[in-house]
Amino acid sequence: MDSLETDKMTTTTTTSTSSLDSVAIQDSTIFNYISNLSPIKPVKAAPVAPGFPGLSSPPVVFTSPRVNPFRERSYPKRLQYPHSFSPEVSRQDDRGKKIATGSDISGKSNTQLNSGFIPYTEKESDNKSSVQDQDGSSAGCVDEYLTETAGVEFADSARSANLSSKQSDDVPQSLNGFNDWKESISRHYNKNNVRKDADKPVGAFHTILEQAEDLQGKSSFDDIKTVDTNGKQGSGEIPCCVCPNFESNLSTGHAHVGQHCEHSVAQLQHAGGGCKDDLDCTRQFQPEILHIIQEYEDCGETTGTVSKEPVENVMLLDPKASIAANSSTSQSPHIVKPLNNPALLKPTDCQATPNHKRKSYLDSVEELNQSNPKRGRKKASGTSDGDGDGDGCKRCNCKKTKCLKLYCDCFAGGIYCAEPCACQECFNRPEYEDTVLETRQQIESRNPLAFAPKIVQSVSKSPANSSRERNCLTSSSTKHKRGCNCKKSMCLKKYCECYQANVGCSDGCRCEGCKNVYGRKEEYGMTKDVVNKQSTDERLEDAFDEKLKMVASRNSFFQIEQCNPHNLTPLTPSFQCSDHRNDASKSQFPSRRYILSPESDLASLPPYRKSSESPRNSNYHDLLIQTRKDILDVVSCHQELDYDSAETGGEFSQRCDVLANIHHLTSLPDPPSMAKASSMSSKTMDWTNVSRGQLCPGSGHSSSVSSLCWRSSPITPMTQFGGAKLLQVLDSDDRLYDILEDDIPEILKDTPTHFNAMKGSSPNKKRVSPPHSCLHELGSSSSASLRSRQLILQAMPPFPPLTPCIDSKEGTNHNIEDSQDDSSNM
DNA sequence: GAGTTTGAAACT
DNA sequence: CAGTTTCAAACTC
Repeated sequence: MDSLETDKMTTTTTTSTSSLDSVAIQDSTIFNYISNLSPIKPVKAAPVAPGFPGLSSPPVVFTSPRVNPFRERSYPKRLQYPHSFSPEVSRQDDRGKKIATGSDISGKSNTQLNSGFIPYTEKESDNKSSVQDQDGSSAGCVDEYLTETAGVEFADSARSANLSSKQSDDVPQSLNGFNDWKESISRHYNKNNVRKDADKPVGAFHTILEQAEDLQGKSSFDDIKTVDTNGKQGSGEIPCCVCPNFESNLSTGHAHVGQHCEHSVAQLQHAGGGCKDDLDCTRQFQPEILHIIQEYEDCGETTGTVSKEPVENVMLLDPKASIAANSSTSQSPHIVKPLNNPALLKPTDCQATPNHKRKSYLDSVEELNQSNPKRGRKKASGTSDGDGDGDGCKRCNCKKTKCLKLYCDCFAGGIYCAEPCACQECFNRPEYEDTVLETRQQIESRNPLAFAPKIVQSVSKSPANSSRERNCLTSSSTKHKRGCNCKKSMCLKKYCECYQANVGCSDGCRCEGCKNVYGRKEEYGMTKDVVNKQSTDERLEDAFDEKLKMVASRNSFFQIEQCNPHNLTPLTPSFQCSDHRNDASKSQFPSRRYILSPESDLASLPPYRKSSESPRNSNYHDLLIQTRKDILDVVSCHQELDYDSAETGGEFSQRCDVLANIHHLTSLPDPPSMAKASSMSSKTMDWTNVSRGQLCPGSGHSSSVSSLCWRSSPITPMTQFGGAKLLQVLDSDDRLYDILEDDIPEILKDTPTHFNAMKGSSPNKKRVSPPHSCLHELGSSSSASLRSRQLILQAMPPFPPLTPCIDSKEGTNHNIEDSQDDSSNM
């Protein structure tokens, strides 16, 4: 382990170029911890789902960075890490080991982080090479991808990790329970070690624990434990079943610290479920651990409240998660758990079986990426989770491709076919590892990104103009990397990869008659155009007006669609969850979303509602409601406008806009009378303030973004923003309330002007400069966009979101700045 | 469960 | 790069 650690460390240090700043991060205990963790995941290897041996662990598989949240939904989030999955790489490793701890990978900070989690390659590497570099394995592919999305994330995550760790220092909480927890885990593994490999994983796990111990001083796991959803404290055993959960958690969790903490804990405690795959569990567990640690730290910072709250209160921020969860989510719209993991809902499903493997495999990619729609299909298709196997993962049914082509979801997902598969003449099996690897290489040689997640979280590219967008860090938008080519399904069926991934169509799509509920291509384009035109406020206003008109003309459904599905769905959980999976098309339009009037939305919004309930004041609640309505209207417009503003970050911008609008709205109860804003009631002011604080990263509160996320895209994990605070807000109404109280003051302090500017700018609800103003305030830095990216990245499930909460504290600012620097490098 | 539809992947 | 074919999932009945 030591050697591994050192290797990782060295790699990490050397790798990140931009990382000079990251050096500190690397030094951070968290970073080290992460690096060490990587070995564990690899462990996962195998039991159930045979990953490609060479590629072995799912993580490996996904050399390419997958973002796809959906597919991954069921799968462990780890996969999402931009690792290179390519078997090639693994082989290339001198160390022989597929693994990859990643630390070295391309020297990118990202990879570093990822590596930690991903790499584990089973076979040979298992014991030995835990550390390996992923080299550039997928680097080429990844690079591109990273550039676009992930790259920053990891770097950010690393930073965040540092920050978080630092912050953790601040946190008073102690890890007293950590030892117990650790012990329990160890016991679990010892007990359950069924596998040969178990030793390795266990060892890795121990290492992690050891490292984690180092962190104890900084944060406490104990609290985390206690967090258990059920209120139980974990036996300490690591639930095999948890794995799937982890995925979900990861995907969603990052963003939602609160959630995450709870979740992770719960999962950990979950114990048992009889997972056969200890390794898998460990793998999944690692990330979780990291998350937990970070989140926990974050939570501690933000407030202990998060952990305490029941998971159910938490809302899904991560769209992917939501997607994954959809099936489950339907049950409880606002509840995170269900959303996150179907598996959670159905523990039995999680079994070690192949599905299980798959999940882990895909997960990595996933959450963020929702990954390949295709891959997602399987899962999606079934009852979400419970597909035939009960894993929730569907199996392939290939008959002619021998499961060696991308037609095969299993293969495409980087996992071996399993029993559940009905494939014929399948070569996608451990026995044919060589063949699989070769095939993979061939495919990758043709298309380096072939195994990369198809769905990418794009951050707003927005040029300087959209400083606001940049600042808005808040949301990232997810889109299909290639775009769909639908001609008959109107992007309303799962034939459409975009739709399948719960992402809107973008410019990259060549679809015809797009009616993607998550975002129409046309709209996307329109939005872009509009944005471009926005050179002047007038223009913006005009466009906005048009949008409003258009929206008005549209039926309520449509409006809601746009707002909710993609980006806005504030209420998200319910919406997103909505049955999208099962019948996305159906559920979406139907009653819930579309029918919902803004008001209904309001109702759906837990936070708000509760807020009303909250002690503060009913008036406040009312204001919120009104605001929400207005916001909804505005949002729809904004979405359109912003939607495209940034390729990658279109949604981002949207959210930003939304935020701006929100501010607006909040500030001005009456949208129409935005001008009246000045007359805002103190209550509204509070709300506004809150939103501000949350919204404005620049303010030093990453959380600010989260608030936006909240409403916005299910897709992106709000986590980005960070904030535990946000989470809290989202999660429980009460919390929201709390947050407001707690956070507002600081936020206000930090970001006073924003809203004001907005107000002035947009008298008619039209979003004008508000966003910009926000941006300015938020990030004076030009790197606002970068920031947004970082935030987004952080939010990404794959990596434990170290940042968000951190931001809340001063550290955030630093993070942001650092991120900016990094981004600049990028 | 069989057959059809669909669009991505693969091929030319 | 475009057009065609192949393929397996998604969908329908």
